[in-house]
Amino acid sequence: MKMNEGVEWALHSCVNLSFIPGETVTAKRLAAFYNLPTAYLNKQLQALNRAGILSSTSGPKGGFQLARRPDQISLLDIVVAIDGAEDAFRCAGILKDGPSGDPKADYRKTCLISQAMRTAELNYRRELAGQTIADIVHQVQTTFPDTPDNTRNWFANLKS
Amino acid sequence: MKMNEGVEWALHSCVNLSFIPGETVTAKRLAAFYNLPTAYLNKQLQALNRAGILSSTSGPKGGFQLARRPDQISLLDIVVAIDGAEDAFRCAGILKDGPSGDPKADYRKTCLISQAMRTAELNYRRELAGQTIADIVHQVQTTFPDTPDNTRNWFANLKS
DNA sequence: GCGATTGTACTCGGATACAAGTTGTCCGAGTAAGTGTGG
DNA sequence: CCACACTTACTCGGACAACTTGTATCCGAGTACAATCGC
Repeated sequence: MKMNEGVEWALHSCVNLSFIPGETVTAKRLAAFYNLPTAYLNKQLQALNRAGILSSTSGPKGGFQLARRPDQISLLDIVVAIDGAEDAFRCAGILKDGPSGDPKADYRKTCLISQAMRTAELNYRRELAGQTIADIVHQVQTTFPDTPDNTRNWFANLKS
Repeated sequence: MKMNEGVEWALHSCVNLSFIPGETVTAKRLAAFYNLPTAYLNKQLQALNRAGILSSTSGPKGGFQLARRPDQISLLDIVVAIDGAEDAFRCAGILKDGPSGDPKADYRKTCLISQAMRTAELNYRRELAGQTIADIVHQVQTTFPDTPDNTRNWFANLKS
């Protein structure tokens, strides 16, 4: 069970974008910030765009920016946008093929093992849904007060 | 983010084995119960054996059986045995490659995003660690009282 | 001099290769029972 | 009749392919700016 690597990139990029509200930043610069492969990060940003988390504009002076307020973007939103909405534990319903299996039954609900795994995973998602990008930004501001200005300056200086 | 399919098989097989305490059951029969590919299920059972959850004996009259009491086997034990102990969200520490990155710092602890993802995942695992095979068996007995006897009979009849 | 137009450089976007991990399969090592043989 | 050794059949165990999925890359569609040409 491993999560797409792009999730981490997307999370960090969204936090960075929230430091520069209103401005559009190209995938190239976002990638340069962490020395990431530009084209691949671009792909993740496209996914965020499709999910309505970012808005993109083409051409010169184009780039990405947050499509909503940071407090309206949960960590789960980003995870789902990049990694998909499917559950990690996919109950294949093997009970169906068992000796007393009923093909019509929905074993995702009756199978007790499936239930246990599902509720655990649901809590996981609930916790991720409860935290927003704004929360992370707030924590960063209190823990590392210099970081917001530093990143702002970095992106501003690279503009040349 | 998807979990190995074998986890489901392993969970169900452990529950089935707990219905037949003291007896050894071959991978072939465990697989036949759900119409699963025998060799592949065998592979999963090997992993459970290495993890100390099952004990295996070779040769005729050989097979697998639970190595511990069902109340000493948590769902997390099985998940870890099959799917590995690595976290789903592996913080690659991309902050290291950032403009003010410190190669010596352990960003798995300082990075706030990593912390948020990690705590959510930790709760997930804690919940899985809190439930044991015995709990599942107990729930099955109260919800589907016939199931234990049915499966016992099935394995007994196939013995011929 | 001013405006429309064309050209250009830069961006995202999706289609396309490459690598890795999961899924599935096969044959060999080891073991316990059954069988035949000699005492 | 009993004990021993051998054969045999059956099991796990790890090594070996096939395939799906994640990773990485490239080139085309579209856009805004800038330079150029005409009036």
